Amino acid sequence: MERIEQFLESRNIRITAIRLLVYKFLAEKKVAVALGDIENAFEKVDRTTLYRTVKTFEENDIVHQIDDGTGIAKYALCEAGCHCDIKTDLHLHFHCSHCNETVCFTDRKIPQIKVPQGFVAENVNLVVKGLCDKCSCI
Amino acid sequence: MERIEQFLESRNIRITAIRLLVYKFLAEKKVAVALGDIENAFEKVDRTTLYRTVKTFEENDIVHQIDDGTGIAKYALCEAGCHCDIKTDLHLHFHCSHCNETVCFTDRKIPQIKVPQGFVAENVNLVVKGLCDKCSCI
DNA sequence: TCGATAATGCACTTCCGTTGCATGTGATAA
DNA sequence: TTATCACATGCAACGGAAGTGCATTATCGA
Repeated sequence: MERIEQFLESRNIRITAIRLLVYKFLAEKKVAVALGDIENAFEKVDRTTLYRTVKTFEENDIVHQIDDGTGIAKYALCEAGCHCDIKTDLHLHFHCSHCNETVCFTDRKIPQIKVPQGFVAENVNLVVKGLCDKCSCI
Repeated sequence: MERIEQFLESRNIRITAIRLLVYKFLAEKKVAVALGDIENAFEKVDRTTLYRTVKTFEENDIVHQIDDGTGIAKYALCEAGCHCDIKTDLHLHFHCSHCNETVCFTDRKIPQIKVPQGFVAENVNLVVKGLCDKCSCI
């Protein structure tokens, strides 16, 4: 827990109980979580607070937002050294249509995409949908 | 207009004035449109009717839905012969963060994606964000 | 300890997607 | 032609999620 405190302080984020708990929650989850998941985990805490907590994390490159096509934004902790930079930190996400979980494949980089003349690519989002390893063998 | 009628009839879709107009609207647009865009174009027509019109088109493989990461579903006419099949009809989309338009790059197929053992890929969504040809030279 | 600044909680709004139900319209069969 | 039926349309309303304004509370620094 102290490591988390140090980490947040290094990002100039004020330490609060909620922020520590939310960070811990995200760190323990292996998959990307929606705001609703966090709300369910902390029922006593106001929605808005959790919303703003995650937003603060996002603004400081602690989490990155994932659009997995469900229409609900999900969040996952960035890897160490991640600055959510377009060129280096892109990876693809996998959304399981059965259990509805979204995981990051941080080791699978997105292949270079060529766009037509005149277009400027700044960001790439690649989501593969299907069955995850847990659901595919059912 | 008669060609549109024939086309819709061939898909077993009953011809109505609204459906013809919506189809025409989609055909004239070079970019993917949101339901809100259609609503603005046909202010006299009820939201729900337009919603269900597009849904009917989607169910009959006349349009395909695009998730460009804005959180708002967009729609574009399928190409001739498109059945929105996972294996053959995938293409990438480009979302311009300046003019907010989304275009289909139907000629750019998505490269083969490898997923870890145990995962089953059924669908791929790839959206490139950046500046389109119109906005990049401003 | 005090004051400034930021975090939290509450109420509220907006937007989009979606559904239920009543009404209108167009095709079909008697 | 008329009766009937299926489907299209319009209206109202709901629900989820994102977002905002403001009052209150907590935290940090002087």
